[in-house]
Amino acid sequence: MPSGSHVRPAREKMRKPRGRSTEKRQRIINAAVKVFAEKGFYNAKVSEIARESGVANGTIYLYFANKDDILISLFEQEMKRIIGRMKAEIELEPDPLRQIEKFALMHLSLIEEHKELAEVLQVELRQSSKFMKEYRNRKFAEYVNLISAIIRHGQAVGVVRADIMPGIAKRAFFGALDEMSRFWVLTRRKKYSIQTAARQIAEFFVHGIASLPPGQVAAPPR
Amino acid sequence: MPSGSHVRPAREKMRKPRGRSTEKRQRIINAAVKVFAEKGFYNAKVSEIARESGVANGTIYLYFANKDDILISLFEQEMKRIIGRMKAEIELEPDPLRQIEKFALMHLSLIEEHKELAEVLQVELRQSSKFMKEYRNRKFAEYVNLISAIIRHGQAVGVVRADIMPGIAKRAFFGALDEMSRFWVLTRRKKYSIQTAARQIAEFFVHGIASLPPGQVAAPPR
Amino acid sequence: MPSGSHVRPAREKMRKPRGRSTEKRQRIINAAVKVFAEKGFYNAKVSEIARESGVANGTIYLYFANKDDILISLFEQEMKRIIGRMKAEIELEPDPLRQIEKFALMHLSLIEEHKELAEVLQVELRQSSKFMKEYRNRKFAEYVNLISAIIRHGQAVGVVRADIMPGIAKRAFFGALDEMSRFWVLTRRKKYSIQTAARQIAEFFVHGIASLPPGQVAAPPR
Amino acid sequence: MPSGSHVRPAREKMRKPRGRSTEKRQRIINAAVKVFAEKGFYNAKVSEIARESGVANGTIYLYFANKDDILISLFEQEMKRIIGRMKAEIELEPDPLRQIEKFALMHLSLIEEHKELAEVLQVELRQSSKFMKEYRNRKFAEYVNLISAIIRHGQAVGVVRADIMPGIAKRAFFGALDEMSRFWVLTRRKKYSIQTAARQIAEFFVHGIASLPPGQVAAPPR
DNA sequence: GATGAATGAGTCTTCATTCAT
DNA sequence: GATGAATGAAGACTCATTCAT
Repeated sequence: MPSGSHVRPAREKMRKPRGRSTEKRQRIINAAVKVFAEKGFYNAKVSEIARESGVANGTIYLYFANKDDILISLFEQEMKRIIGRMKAEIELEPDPLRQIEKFALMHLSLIEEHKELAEVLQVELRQSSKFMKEYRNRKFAEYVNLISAIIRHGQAVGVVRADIMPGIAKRAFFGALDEMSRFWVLTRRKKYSIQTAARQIAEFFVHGIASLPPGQVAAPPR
Repeated sequence: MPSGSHVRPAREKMRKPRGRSTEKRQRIINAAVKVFAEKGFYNAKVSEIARESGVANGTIYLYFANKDDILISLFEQEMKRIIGRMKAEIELEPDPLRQIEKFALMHLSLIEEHKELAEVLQVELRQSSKFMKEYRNRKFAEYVNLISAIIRHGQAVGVVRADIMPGIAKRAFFGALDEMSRFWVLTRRKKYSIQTAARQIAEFFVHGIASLPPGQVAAPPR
Repeated sequence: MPSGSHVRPAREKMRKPRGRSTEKRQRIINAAVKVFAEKGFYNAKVSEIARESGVANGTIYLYFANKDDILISLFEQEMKRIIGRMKAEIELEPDPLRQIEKFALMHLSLIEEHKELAEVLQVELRQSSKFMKEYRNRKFAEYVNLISAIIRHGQAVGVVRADIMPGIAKRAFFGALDEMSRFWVLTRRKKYSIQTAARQIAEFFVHGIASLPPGQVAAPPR
Repeated sequence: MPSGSHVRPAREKMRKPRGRSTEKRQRIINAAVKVFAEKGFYNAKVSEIARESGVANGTIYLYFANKDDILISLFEQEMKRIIGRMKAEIELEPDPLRQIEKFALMHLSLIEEHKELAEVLQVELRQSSKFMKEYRNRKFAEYVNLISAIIRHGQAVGVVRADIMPGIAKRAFFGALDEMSRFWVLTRRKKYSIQTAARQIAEFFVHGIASLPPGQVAAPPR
């Protein structure tokens, strides 16, 4: 796991607080996002998160089992929120190919709106700890599978080519968006808007997987 | 991050060895790839790299200024090698759209052949040090720009749509491959070959950017 | 030097503890005096100071920025105390020539009473760091200037020859005492008491600078 | 002893070189004086002395048993030279009180002429290692005893008061000169010449110990 | 629940010294 | 004799975590 020690600290040790303490817990998570984004997980000090959230060092350990747990909890909570929003938005749109575009727009918008969180999700979670990697996979899978669900649905209704492998396509599409996000997070000046980027990426992809000739899909009457 | 400050570590301190020492330097780099891949940069101990490469702890510091420098040097050296190979391969193929496919195949093959190195390049270099991030960008840019060069060439000869923005397209394509690589590196059992993955991804992408109707390009007479 | 660079170590890093912690800080200083005296600054280990003061290694860094800072703080604090005592004692004695004798007696008595501290002040602070040297000068200056103040006063009231240069005389006198201290600290068996030494040195010096024939001053009716 | 290790390396290991190698040995000593003066003994690196003297690291160990031995040898050799010169000069002057003045002038002149050496002798040799301290004492004793010899001679011929204790007086005088030297070595701008300083110090001292009324001695017909 | 002073395990790096050439 | 690449012991310092208050 990330933190240097060799023994995974007992997770059960952590008391599960409730009530108004939830607010303090959130303050710590927010601070952690900020500090992790700025310094990176390994160079972030727990004491800095404490200072940033206005609590004492020890208090953090009332809400989280250890430093790793802060990252994991943060990830879990924010991903749940994101997945929820994404699902809701997508369901509003019946056309699978339009859903793809929606996904791209939403994804990049979320990045744009929550730069620090994006940076943490992008960068810090890609650490090598086997534990982290596997953990990330499970949670990310849920998110990325939103894409393959769309694709399968598209195949069912005939707008996506049957020979497309959803498992590959989902990764390709997510990867394209993800790389764009990274660029977006790390670069100051850009030559185009995030909407343009989202639309172009969606367009490539839709062209790439659609059953119909591209013209009919890629240039929607907008 | 690699090291706490934003200042480039004093590299001059390092004696520049030559002659047969190059072999020792390489042994250290190889060991570092292995150890970083297994433990992650932050959890890797210099002493472990030393043991793995069969030299004394101190010897490492005859070849590298510090732990960071091992990672940076490793990155620099291996990327140079990869970029070189990639360029050479691509030049053998005149057709831009075929070059795209070639790129995908090569990229994933390299990943497959050098799993540990791939893991380090994939995961460890994405850590947060501002320095690292920028550094990575500069070097990665060179690699990713191989893609935009192909696209521009494709536009020049008319096989790629003129409205495609190469800056976006290169990232989308690289991101797709990169995400697939990550999956490839981190997952044990896969349902398809890396060639299949490469071909599908290239196909999506080529479909997405090509001027011609997909059929003529996406199903090459193979 | 204390530590390699010429830059003052980041002192802000250190939390400023108060309350009962002052007692712990003092314990560390006392332990440091003992350990530095025994081993010398460079051969003293921080962990030994920690053991000697009954705190954990890390605790030392709650009170001092680094090893250097222990020495500096120790010096600063103890010199302040010594200068205060010396000033107070001297003011009780109106006659400048008697003040000289008093100074000698006090100086050597302090050495005798605080051998370990004396050794640290004598020996360890004379190490070569430019920083240390300059630092030492500033603080020592205050102490040595007590002597030149006496001399100037003596010149003003006519008991010290006007052609005496206080800047030279103060150093000569201090140097004489200092060398005697060194001898005192380093040697086991001595042939005379420290009072005898102090009186003889004061006598030489008073003879050397007094306006009056030596007999009247050097053999006070004691 | 100074260097960190705990075991005194066997001194016999060192081959005693002769012939033209003496010149190389001297080059190393000269370089050591320079480097020790600049960095201090503990912060001086053997490799730097090697570089400065234009030999390989290992070569130093053909001439000296270890780092300590460089300092000791340097000290021994230079002190021998100084003591020799001092003796010769003093013997030219028959009057003991004039010898005192001569000593002061010579001492400070030597300091002035060999600043770096003086700094090493002044500062670096005052380190706490018991070994060093004792060593220094033996060698310094010889030097400082030149002073007590003069005093005893002066007492024998009646120009120095019989109640003066040579053991105290020698230290007082040496200490006075030594402190002045330190000041001289460490300070950039001075308000008086080293000759003035030497003469004043000698004058104080001669006044202080002489049997005759000061006027006759302190103002020699010069 | 909250605090923050205290803890001490853990690791990078330095550099005197060696020894194969 | 001379070299300088290699060694590896040693120690200052950090910081996640604990626990007495």
